[in-house]
Amino acid sequence: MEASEPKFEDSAVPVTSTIRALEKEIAHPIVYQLVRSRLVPATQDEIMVVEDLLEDDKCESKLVPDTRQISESCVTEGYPLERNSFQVTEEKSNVLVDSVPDLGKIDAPNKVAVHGLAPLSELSNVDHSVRNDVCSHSQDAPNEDTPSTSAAGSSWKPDFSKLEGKICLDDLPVKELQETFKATFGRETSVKDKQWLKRRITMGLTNSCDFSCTTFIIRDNVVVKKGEEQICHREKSRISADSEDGVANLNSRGSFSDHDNKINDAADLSGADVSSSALESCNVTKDLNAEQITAKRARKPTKRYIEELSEIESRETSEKLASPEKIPRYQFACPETHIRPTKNVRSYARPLVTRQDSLGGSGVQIPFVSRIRRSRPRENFMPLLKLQPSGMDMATRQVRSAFDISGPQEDDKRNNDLIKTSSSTGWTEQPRIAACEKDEHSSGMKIVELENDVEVNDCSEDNSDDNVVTVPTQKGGMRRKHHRPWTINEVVKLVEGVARYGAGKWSEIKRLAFSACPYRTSVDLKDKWRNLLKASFVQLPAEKGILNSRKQASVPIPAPILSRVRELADMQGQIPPVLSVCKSSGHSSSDRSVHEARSGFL
DNA sequence: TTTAGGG
DNA sequence: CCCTAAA
Repeated sequence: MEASEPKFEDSAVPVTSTIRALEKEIAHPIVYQLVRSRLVPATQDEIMVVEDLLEDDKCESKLVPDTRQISESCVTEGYPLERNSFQVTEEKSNVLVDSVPDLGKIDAPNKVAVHGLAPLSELSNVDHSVRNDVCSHSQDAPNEDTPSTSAAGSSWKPDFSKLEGKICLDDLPVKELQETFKATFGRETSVKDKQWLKRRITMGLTNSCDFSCTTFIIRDNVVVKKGEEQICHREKSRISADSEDGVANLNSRGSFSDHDNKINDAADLSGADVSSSALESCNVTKDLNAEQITAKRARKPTKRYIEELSEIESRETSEKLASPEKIPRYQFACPETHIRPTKNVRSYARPLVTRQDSLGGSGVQIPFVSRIRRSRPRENFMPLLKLQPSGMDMATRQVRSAFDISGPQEDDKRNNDLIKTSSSTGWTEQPRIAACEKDEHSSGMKIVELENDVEVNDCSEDNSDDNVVTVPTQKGGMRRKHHRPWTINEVVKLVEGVARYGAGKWSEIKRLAFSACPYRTSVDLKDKWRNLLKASFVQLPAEKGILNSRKQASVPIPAPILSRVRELADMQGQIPPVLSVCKSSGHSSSDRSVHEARSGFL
């Protein structure tokens, strides 16, 4: 034990400049005091720094398996810590060491425990008065934990009233855990993972000054009351007195902030929020992967993971914001949680809009993730149409479309026109296809007319979707972020390509017909064909209604094309199983007539 | 690398 | 669209 103490000094973890700055800024020794600060999306670099930090620290933690040492070291320094009261078991130590202690140790020598990481660089935004307040409080009256609340007005407090008696986190159902989570962090969580919840709660409590004021201790995921000691009267009384309202209120707050905005303003963030959030951001990676493997830290799926989570969150958020106009922001109307309005509701909460993410509903601050719209921003057709005329007026274009079959670059635009503005130019393409088809039917020949197009036309889509087509992936690969809607033109090219080179020769088709379309890989072609095939056979029976039918959300593929697709499929023996089964159910070799008859039946 | 097929 | 097995 004693020997380990020097370690803190010796093995001082590589501290980032930001941390140094922090230390400098916060001269007062505070241990595990909650620092309110503003969280801002961290840059990738910052994240990396943190990760490395943790990583390094991790190694160190092995040298200091028992977190008690931290406390002791601190005590030795002459700063009694509330945390001393913690009876941390070896198992628990994992958790602790895994998270807060990492930071705690870093700062231990200075008796400054930082809860947040993200805020590091932004600490300048911390309300100094508040901080000082905090310091003084913690020095003479550690129990008095009213750091942020006062000034900020955000007065969330852990509702430990819920911890009366003992609680065995292991036994609690998810639901209960979520409740506990709520009580602990003052906000809702939608996380279902028990491990995660338990861990989070444990950490939350363990690191909470408030909790330390209580007589509870945590042992093996069990919160137990330990003897009678003086409690944080103020807190206790306040909470117990207005426990319910408090919770409700808090919930509303939590939900609010989680959904609408991850409060930008520091003043609105309760210390707990910050701490947990910060912690979260630190442990995000670890928590997820290896819940059990606490010892081993999987330093992985950060970006991707975060990204995915963000998406989920994003979804949730957007859902909740479904009717933003209807629900004034300041009404803590949360669809999913029945929050009864209370007198405590702060009506002055400002409607803040930030892009701060919350992780898994726990209100975690997510480093940074470019949240690009999944769905395309509505194409650029319109602007394109709007702009085009300048160079070539509609009339001209129409004429061209109509007559110049192989209009070099116009094909796509024509198609777009056709799609978007079902007006003027609309008919141009249709007839062509139809004609083509007819031609084919009668002569049994393949496309002749469109041949040029297929070869010549390029995918002038480029300009319609230059929008970050691909995004780097962890795996190093590039994955297409947005779906690139297939234009009629492309479909036609694909169909023609299949007709000419045969289905399966995606590579060929790609090279010959889609050389101008860098996106559209052979796989894409294949996929598209697969879809076309499906669509064609699905819609074939009702082919008539396709064109006439009500407009579909997604640009419907002209019946003629589907028709053709089916035909090609038929010719190339690509008849969908379902149909082929029925078709061939009768005879092994059914002739044309039979086939037609049967298909007609179907 | 290209295909084919599942997710 | 992504991923991957198989060719």
